[in-house]
This record gives sequence, structure tokens and C-alpha cells, in this order.
Amino acid sequence: MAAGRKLQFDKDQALDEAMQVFWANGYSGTSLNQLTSALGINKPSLYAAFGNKEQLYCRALERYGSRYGEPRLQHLTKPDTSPLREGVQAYLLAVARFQTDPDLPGGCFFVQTTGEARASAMPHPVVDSMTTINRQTLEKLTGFFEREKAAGRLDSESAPGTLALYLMNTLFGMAMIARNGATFSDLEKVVALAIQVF
Amino acid sequence: MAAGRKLQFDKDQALDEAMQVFWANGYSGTSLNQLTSALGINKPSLYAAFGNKEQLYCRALERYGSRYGEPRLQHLTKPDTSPLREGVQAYLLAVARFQTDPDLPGGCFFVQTTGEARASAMPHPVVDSMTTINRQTLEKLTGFFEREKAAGRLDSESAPGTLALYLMNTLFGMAMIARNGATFSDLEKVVALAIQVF
DNA sequence: ATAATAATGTACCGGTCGGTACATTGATTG
DNA sequence: CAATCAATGTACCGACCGGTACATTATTAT
Repeated sequence: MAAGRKLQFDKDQALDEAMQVFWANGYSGTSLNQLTSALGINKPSLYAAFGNKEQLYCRALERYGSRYGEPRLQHLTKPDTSPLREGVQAYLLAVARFQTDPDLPGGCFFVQTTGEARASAMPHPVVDSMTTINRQTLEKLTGFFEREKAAGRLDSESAPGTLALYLMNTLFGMAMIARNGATFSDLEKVVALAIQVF
Repeated sequence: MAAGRKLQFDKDQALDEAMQVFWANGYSGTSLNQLTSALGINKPSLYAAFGNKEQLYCRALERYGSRYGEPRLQHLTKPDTSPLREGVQAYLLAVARFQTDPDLPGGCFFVQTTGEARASAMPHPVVDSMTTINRQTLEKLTGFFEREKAAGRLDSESAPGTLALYLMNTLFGMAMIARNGATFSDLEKVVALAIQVF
């Protein structure tokens, strides 16, 4: 083992905390003092562990994707035998769950970042990272509908890309009305209507 | 006429500029220097005309509502004889037009503000104002569906409040995917699917 | 003309921003 | 036991933040 003093905080836990602070307050709405007091460490420790504010934000984005984004996507592909509409419904409801979780900042960190991405105060690497994430998400959803269509389980005449865009629109909308205070029950009603399209 | 030097800028025009700067960069992402250079005036003039940053933001919200929000709402009620679905379509497409206008910051200023409203850096009066606007919008949409239902032009079995929430969800979603770079053509496809619910 | 009034330009205020230098503390290696 | 090395706490940096004091410039009323 390397010599020297040990880390006096849990790096993963600190990253989770930072993610929530950024999620709640945005990039330019979050100060280093907010971060250090939320993480319970001081600035030199934060900089030694994560680089700087911009790099910490990018790592928080990655953490959010692996912790909240990707796990829910599995609802789409898991039950291959059930109707398409049920898979989409399960996916949307799973997303609605954590978007309205009272222990979380509300909505979706990706959507928050997308909204802030055109601000001049947002560093370009963060914008690029967010753009890539959104493009990949749309591609994943498009691929899902393409496979469903090839399998003959897609009644709609719409193109897979169009269905993916509509689903993305629904997801983004849910994030914002959750941010505005909508409850899980509210989102349930929205989902019930939204899946009629499929 | 009152004595004293004349205003050397157009107040309405300056408010429009300020609205766009806030719309593009958010509350905490916008600095006074950005505002003064965009409006072409200096700080004392800005403060004499609009109070402070917080009050200017609230006036920008009002301006946005009267300039972009309310005019589009009339698409819902104007053609009382046409099918409900066509009215909703006309409304959504009119919204999609300015959300993707290349001369505007993209998306919806109200949605941007809603996303930032839970940030600790956001002044409470702004949050209250935004909360009221969103509540009133939902009430207007609910009232629309209630009247349509009373007139027997509503096929859906869903409650007016639920339909209003779904419409709001669609509007918020459109704002975010427009913010993410979606074109009017993209939003057209989303609208075509979204109105199938009605 | 001159007094009164209102908007402008400049220069500045205390406070906070993101980021860091440096000395100290604690753990490992020999 | 030093000697070494990494993480911490403190104290600070220049830059920018929102906001304002004050003198100057225009404009109107007397």
C-alpha cells in the first residue's frame, strides 16, 4: 500500500452528494462552498479527489446515468414476450418513481443539464458530454422500436425514430412537471395517456 | 412634461432584450454585465428603470407571458366549431413554432424558470411568481377541457384535469427537446403523435 | 438666464466566486 | 526510531458578483 495519510471520506458517497447538489441547483447555481459543506470536506480535498468544478460535474453526470438512467432502460427490453405497450409503461413508471422520490431533488438531472446547456456560463466539455448522452439515449430508444418493429410487435405506422422522439418528449415533460411539484400519482395519469400512442 | 434628461433607450425594447438573456442563461447564469452590455445601457440606468436583478426577472416573466404564452392559448378556443383535436394541434404547432425560432433562445422561458426554481440561488418572489403562472396555465387548460366536455365534443373518458396535465406534460417536453436542438419538423412529428390521445 | 430635475458615465463598495500555496497531521516504509 | 508521502486545515489569491455614491450632462419650468 502507498504511504501517506488515508482519505477521510468515501469518494463514491461524496460523488453521490455532489450529484444531488448539482441536480438541485444547476451548474452556475452551485458554489464550491455549497459542495464542500454538503460533502463534509474542504476545498483542497475536493480538488485532489475530483479535479475542479467542471470535471466533478461531468463525473456526476456519469454517476447519474449509471445509477438512475441505465437501470430503468432495462424495463424496455426485459419481458420480450409481453406487449410493447406494457414494456413502455413499466419503463415510464419506473422513471416516474425516482423523478418524484422525495429523497431526491426532483425531475431528471440530465434534463436539468440540458436546460442549462445553452447558457454561456456552462463549460463546453459539460455541454458536449450532455449532447452525447441525449443523442445516445435517443439512439437506444430508436433501436428498441426498430427491433420491436422487426419482431412484428409494433402496431403503429410511425417510424421508430419518431416514436423514440415522442417517448423522449414524454420523458422530458415528466421530468419538468415533476420538478414543478407533480406527484407520482400525477405522473401515473400522464403515463396512462401517453402509452395510448403505442 | 417633467423636467430632466430624457431616457436614451427604449424601455420595452430593453425588457425584451433582458428577457432573452435570462431565457438563454437562466437567473444565476446571467450577470449584470451581460445584461447591461446586451441592453446597451449601464448599471445605474438599468437599476433606475427596473429596480434590481430579481425585479427585472419578474418583469421579464410577465413580458414573456403576454408576448408568447397568452397569444398561443387563443388557438385553443377560437374555432369553436372545429374538432377538439384540431384546436389542440393548432395550439401545439403554434407553440412549436416559437420554441424552435432561430431568433429566440430555444424552448420556453417558463419551463427554463421552472427547472431553476428549486435552486437555492433563486429568489423566493421569482419562485412564487413562476409557481402561480404554472398553476394558472394548468387551470386554463383544465377549464378548456371542462367546457369541451360540457359541449359534448370530448370523446376521451379521462378527466379534464388529467387531459390538461397530459397536455402540459407534452408542452414541457417539447420545450426541452427544442432546447436540446430539435427542429420544428421534429416537434411536428411529436405533435402528430401526442394529439392521438384526444 | 437660471434654477430644478432626471438620466448618464465613472468609479467604487463589501462580498463571494473558483482555485491554490503552504504548513500541518496522520499513516506507511525502511 | 526516523524518513517519506499523502490528505487535511487555514489562509489567501485575483476576478467577478450585485449594487450604489457621486459628479456630470441634458432637458424642462420659471
